[in-house]
Amino acid sequence: MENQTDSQVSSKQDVARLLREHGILPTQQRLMIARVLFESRQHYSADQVMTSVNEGRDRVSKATVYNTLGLFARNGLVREVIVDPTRVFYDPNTSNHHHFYNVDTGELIDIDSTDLQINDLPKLPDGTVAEGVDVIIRLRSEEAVN
Amino acid sequence: MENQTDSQVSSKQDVARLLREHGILPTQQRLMIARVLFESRQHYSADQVMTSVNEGRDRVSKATVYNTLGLFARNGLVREVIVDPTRVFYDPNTSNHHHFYNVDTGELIDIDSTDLQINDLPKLPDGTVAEGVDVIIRLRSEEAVN
DNA sequence: GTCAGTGCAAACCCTTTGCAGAAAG
DNA sequence: CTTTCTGCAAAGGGTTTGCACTGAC
Repeated sequence: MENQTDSQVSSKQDVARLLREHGILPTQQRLMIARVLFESRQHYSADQVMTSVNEGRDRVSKATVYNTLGLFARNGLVREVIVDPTRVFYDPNTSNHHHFYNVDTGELIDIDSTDLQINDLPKLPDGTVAEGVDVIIRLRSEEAVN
Repeated sequence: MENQTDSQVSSKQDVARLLREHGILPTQQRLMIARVLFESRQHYSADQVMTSVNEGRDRVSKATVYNTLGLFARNGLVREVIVDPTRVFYDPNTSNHHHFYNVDTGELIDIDSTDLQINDLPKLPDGTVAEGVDVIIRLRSEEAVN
């Protein structure tokens, strides 16, 4: 342990602390999954997380990947992005922001909150409270337009 | 035929014309499905369409419901609304508008385009064109908040 | 030692597909 | 008559679950 680079150690510790701050016990598998998400800060489907995590020698099972991503989402560590009926994406960025979704490539890209803001929400239906606002701008690749 | 009420006849004819205008051959099953959508103008999941259509005596198979909804969506007759990873909703309203989605009840409610407008889109990624903008305001029922 | 987490395989559920029979023009 | 559509059942694919084993504290 003492011989690892500082950045590695600090990164692992940061992620462990992050999990604890969200009331999640940092097990080995959860750390591996969290590191994939938080070190690249990209959007991942469960399947992509599974692949990335299992590139190294330590493996995590499919059930654990799904259960862990669900747990992270419930505890506000990541945000679920629903843009495609065939799979859920997980976004390590939980701040207010929106998304481009390229329907040709399946690529999901952040829109900075300063670039697109919803100023005032319309009046909500009675007896309801807003939980979040998702804006998805669906894109096609130019060459792929029929 | 001559003995039906005018409203019935005109409604059936309207729906048939609507299908033809979108390049869709109006078969019996397609008409039944289209009437469910366009006479109530609500949002339906495929399963809800299936149930509504099959309340009468004439039945439509599950495969046909799915194939038909997909066909309607491809031909711009209805709009697919992706708000829930477990099912797709179909919206007979294809004009510019957005949605409230009550995550507790699964209810999907239109937001009139005058009540929420996205004025200027952020700069799109290079080589892409915008295909559509979806805004979803996720709601919880007040009493259901934990 | 106790309780929570993990892995495997099977179950689930929505959706799609292959193919034979039926309907539309 | 030819082509397209429909229905059934089976397959597909992402996700969840049941349960015995493992690991955390």
